[in-house]
Amino acid sequence: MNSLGDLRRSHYSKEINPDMNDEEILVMGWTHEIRDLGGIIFVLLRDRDGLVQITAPSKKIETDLFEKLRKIKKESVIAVKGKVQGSPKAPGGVEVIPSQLYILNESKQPLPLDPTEKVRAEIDTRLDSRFLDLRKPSISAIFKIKSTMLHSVRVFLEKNGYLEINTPKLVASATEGGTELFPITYFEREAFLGQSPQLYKQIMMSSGFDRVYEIAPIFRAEEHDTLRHLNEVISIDIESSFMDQHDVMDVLEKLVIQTITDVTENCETELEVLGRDLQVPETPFEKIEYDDLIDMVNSKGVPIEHGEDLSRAAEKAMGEIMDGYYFITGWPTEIKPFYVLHEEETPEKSQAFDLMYKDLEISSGATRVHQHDLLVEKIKGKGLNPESFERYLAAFEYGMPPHAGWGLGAERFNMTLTGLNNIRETVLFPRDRRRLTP
RNA sequence: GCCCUGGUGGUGUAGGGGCUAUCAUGCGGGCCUGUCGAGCCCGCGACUCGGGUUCAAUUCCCGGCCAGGGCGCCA
Repeated sequence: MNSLGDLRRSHYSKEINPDMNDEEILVMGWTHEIRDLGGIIFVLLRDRDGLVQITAPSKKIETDLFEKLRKIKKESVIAVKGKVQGSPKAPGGVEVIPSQLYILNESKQPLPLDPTEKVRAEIDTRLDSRFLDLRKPSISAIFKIKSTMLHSVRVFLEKNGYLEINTPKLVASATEGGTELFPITYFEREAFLGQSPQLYKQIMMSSGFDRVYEIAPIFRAEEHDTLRHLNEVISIDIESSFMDQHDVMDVLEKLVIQTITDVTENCETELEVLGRDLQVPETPFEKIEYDDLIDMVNSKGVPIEHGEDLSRAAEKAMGEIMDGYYFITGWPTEIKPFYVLHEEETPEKSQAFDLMYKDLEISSGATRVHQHDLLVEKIKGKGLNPESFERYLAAFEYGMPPHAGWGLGAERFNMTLTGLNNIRETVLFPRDRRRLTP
């Protein structure tokens, strides 16, 4: 069939129930499985929300239709018109007796992987044929949860006075330091893909927007090859004026709780498909001082010295000690970026924090430096050139309020909700060291 | 980038210096009126690439590419 014509879906699979007995309906979707028993054919039609059984007893339907049904290829797109029949023998207690079958698009055979999941496929195979992989209920569940998660985050932040903003991903400068950037050609100049909206959301504080958030991709050109890193991820970023680290930690904690609550309430089926028993954690989240963390990690037999960032071994040691979400506070100023404010009394200690889930860092944030001269000094202290930050620094010379903020990795947050251990699972089309397609 | 392991039908696997290369799933055909991982019968389909050793390499050795795991890198 080249065109849909008048055909329109009347119901999704999950909307069909035994109370609709004898009702004429039209379902659309993919042929998940066909079981041809000779005198009766069962076709499992799958749509976004699940499966519905099309039952065709030879005696009850026309021969042409019967023959057409037995020849459908798996994963073809079909529309079926028929009558609902409640039946205790049918899965879900309900089935459809077909009167019309429309093959909207036939699928090639054999399939590059098995959407019924009788034979598992490796992630590499799955990502190559991601469109098919995503037809599996256990895979689409991840993205339904991600959708709910992002919606929940937006609703929460809007309710708390945050305005959604968009900042450029094409940036001029590679001078923020730290991570490697992807260079690109910008007409006659070199430019880069943004590693973080950090400097822009701070400029917005000087603009008087008070509270802003952005949910957008960030790019990191690191050659990392782990289950927790990708080269393109979605960052959930906030920045808040007239707040310090404690205030924004509180926002973050409430956001995490609200999101988990929403996911447990709205994604029951998806969590079940994933075998995930998600519980709303108790609050407040434990706060561990960096100084104490050093002792905790050392006590596990993992060497770490004061002033060091956490090695993977150190993170794992913490993962063994801690269960669920917790903050790490009081990081050494030395290992934090220039825009992080230090404690007044003890300048070697910063007002920066990380939010961890077991052994996984999911967010980091801080009270920011809001005084121009101090910021210049800090930039110099990191061996960077203040001249490259001219436009950023200008925002600090004409009334920059004290402010704080954080960035939360959307995929890593999703991993904590779904219980997945490979970040690739949480991105539709992941970008890693080797993969640039599809 | 480093270390370890691996690459066998479309998919997931077993195996292994010479024999028709194992199994499951799938695909094609046939039988079957209640399947729900349907069942039964017949058939189809594979040793990552390059070089080396050898009478003989899918198997052993070296290298490439790719993958899995671990680490590093990741303001």
